[in-house]
Amino acid sequence: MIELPKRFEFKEVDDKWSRVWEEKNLFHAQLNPAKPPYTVVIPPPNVTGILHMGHALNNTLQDIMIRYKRMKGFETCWMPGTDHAGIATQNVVEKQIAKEGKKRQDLGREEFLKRLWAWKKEYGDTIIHQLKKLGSSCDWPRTRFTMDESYSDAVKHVFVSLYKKGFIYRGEYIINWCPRCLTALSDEEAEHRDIQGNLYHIRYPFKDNEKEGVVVATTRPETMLGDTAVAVNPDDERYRSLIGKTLVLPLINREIKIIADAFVDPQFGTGAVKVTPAHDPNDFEMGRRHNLKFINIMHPNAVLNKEAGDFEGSDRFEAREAIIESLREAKYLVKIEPHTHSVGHCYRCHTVIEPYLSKQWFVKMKPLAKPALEAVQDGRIKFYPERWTKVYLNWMDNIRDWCISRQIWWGHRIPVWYCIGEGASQHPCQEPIVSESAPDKCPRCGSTRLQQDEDVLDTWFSSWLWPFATFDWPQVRPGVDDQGPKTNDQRPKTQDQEVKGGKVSDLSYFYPTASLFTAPEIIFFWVARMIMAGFEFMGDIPFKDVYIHGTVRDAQGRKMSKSLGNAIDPLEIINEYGADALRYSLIVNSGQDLFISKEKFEIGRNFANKIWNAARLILMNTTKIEPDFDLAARMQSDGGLDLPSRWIISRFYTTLEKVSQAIEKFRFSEAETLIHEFFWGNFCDWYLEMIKDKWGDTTIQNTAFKILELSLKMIHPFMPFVTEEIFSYLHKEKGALAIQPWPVFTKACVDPKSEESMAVLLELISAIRNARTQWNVKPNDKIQCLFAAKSEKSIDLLRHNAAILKNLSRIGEISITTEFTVPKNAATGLTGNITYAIPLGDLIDVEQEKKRILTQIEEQRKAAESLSKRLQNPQFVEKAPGDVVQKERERLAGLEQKNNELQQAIAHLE
RNA sequence: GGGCGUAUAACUCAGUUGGUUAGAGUAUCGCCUUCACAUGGCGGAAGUCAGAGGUUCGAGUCCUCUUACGCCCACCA
Repeated sequence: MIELPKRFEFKEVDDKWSRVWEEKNLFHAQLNPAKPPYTVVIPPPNVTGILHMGHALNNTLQDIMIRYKRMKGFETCWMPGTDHAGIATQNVVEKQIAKEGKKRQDLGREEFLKRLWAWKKEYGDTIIHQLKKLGSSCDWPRTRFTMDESYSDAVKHVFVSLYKKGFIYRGEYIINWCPRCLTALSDEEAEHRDIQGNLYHIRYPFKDNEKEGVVVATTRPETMLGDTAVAVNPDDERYRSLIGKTLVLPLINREIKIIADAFVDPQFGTGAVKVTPAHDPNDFEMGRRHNLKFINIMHPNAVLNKEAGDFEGSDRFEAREAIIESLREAKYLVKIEPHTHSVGHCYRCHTVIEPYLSKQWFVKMKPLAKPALEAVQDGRIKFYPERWTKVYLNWMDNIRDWCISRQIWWGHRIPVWYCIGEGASQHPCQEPIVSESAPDKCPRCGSTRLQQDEDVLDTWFSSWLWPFATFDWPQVRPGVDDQGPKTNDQRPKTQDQEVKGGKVSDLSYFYPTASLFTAPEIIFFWVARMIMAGFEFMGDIPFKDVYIHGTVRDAQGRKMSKSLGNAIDPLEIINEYGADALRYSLIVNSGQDLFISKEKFEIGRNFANKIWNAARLILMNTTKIEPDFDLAARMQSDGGLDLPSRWIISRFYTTLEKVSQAIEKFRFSEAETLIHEFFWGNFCDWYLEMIKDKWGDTTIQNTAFKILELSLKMIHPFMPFVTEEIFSYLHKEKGALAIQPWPVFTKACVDPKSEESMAVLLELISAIRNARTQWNVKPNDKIQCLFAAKSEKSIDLLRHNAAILKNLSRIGEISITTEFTVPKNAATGLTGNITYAIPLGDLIDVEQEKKRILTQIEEQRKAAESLSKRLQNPQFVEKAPGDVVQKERERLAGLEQKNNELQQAIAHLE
């Protein structure tokens, strides 16, 4: 007998168990060749700030799977860690120092990076702390960061290796450039806003006919100074004959050709486009396709350079006015029409972004994509839900080269050096020196004056190595330092199996990982690239399953974000409702995108409290717990258990099996619904109610206790804290629930007959309860129950257990005599339908009751009519499967039976 | 513009290969606290499964179209 508090006090419990789990180091995976591994790598949260609801969802999903697999007997390794998130983190720190009135240039590279590392320390630690509060059972000693020294080695190694293979090259590229901040911006940093601008129509004259020409339309007329072609759609009848003709660029008098390119939309503007390869991303692509000249007309500060002729020295917007004026005077300006279009602005200073030509590093993606594409096509890697496969394949089919250089300071510095020694510009020293470690001198001219590339690598260029760089690749290389990566069945089975290098490495043991849990928006950025890296560097898939979860939104459907102010902080929920409540509520809502408001977390809080109180009831009433109480044995011995006990045991195992399957199929919300239905709807609402006055029976005690224990195991992956706490009261000696084995599905404990009979009985009880409130049945009134059951066996069971009804006085508050009427041909009876036929006692409202029954009769009649119609249809009988037809026949018979009963009832009322 | 998705009770959503009278939670409305839990119990009401066609003996489920909404990618010369 143990007394527990009335409510689940989650605050102390949450803290206690996250501490205990960590102290006991329960989640640290050992290299254990006797066990199959199950590995998950965390999508490393950005160290930009604290965790949001999306993280809470993402990590809860992973934790459910990991805890489940751990209990299932796998050697589970959930690799935690954080991502340096180059641009994003640099931005937050730049904002921070901006408050001190400084720019990063004021601090200098070294000092600025110190600030970033300080930031990383603070927020990285906070993130890990938050993960622990959430209950995440990560392998904490393995925690990694994408800029750890060994991880950086992996990044450099990869760069050099790809460069040597010819997969990395340096090329020209159009980037977003802020002429005020003098820095490149990523696409994400370019804020696009609709601007009321103008569309300027300008005539470019033919070389051989100054009077005629082609009219082009542009929003940025100043860029015309850099035009090197005019493009039209090859199928455009208006221009087809002009393709290949030469035009003269006004003001500059450069001769340019008319080219044909499918990119041009004949519907837009005049259908002819001026092509400025150095100042527009599309024109850049066209320029490449058609081998056009790239003429840069601006200085980095957007002041026109010498290519601009007379306009040299003026700012881009002044130049626009001046150029329009000149064109107008020279009669080349045809018209100006207002035009709204989207223009990128610098997210910091809101200056209009200039597309600017610059040198960047690229990865050739086509050769890397091939095996990654095939792996998904042939099912070696599966997406859940499956539809994301299409999204992935669609992108991989249209993959483009990856620009990996970034003009920022926070990140992995590009491992490339340039010789700036004497005469470097003249001789081949211009070739970059690509090396994992800093070279002492130029290998070509011997000069020691070398300079490292200023840029850093894209964040994803480190994240794409996450599944194996976290396991110390390339210090440990598969097949070189050990036996190499193994598929599950090839992995060494025993500890002392001889392998090359003397031992099995973590990398070989844990790689490939099992599943990846992530958000849809990074399928391209991250998932696809990890698959490519997996094949390129490990020769194998990085994971087998990819589970894509929904986006967390607020009640209005907006993405949760700090700037919108609609974000709900997971920690706030944990403090107010508990971590279990947060976890449960998030997952139960997680079918697709989640629409979250605070009240939704009450579901989880209430459920945790319900579990707590069920345990409280059981612990208050159990006195003689038999450690060897064996449910399966009891189920098999006849008469060992009463119907409700048989039923609840069977319900548990049925649910267990469904829950296991749901988890395996990544159907987490379904698993929670099943658990809720079983534990609350079956166990608490019925079983515990029924046995309330039978605690003296030790078999009942032990059954309730055992079902509670089993349920705790089943619920643990979803709600680890409350289950762990209760388990510690149940079994002091067994240790943490987190490492208990998952209940074994026992067929002997599944008893469909009992479930069937109980379903009938439950309806019967409901009917009696109903009768009590509706008809004011008095104690000792006699109620006759007419019902039909599927088989004689279940009828026997019912009759045998009819006594239960008498013991339900708490519910019915009446003493009940039951009379069962069994239909002559039981096989044609209807399972699970009960009708109370002869209520005795005073009716509250005869008319109302009559109406109710008449409505029922009408409904029944309609149903029976359509059913008999269907059964009379020869095509149905012929084509439908036999069991369907049989079922329908039984249904009809049941309906008729029920109809009779209702008729009787109404007759009785009159 | 390309790709993907969603539409089921007042709200949030289940509904797995087509086959009982379409389910749950919340909210609402009754009735109920000595007896684990009011973060609770019992019961009621609440649905033209977005609309229109089609396939089928049979459609919430499959196909086509329409409407509305959402996401991702590209683009706005």
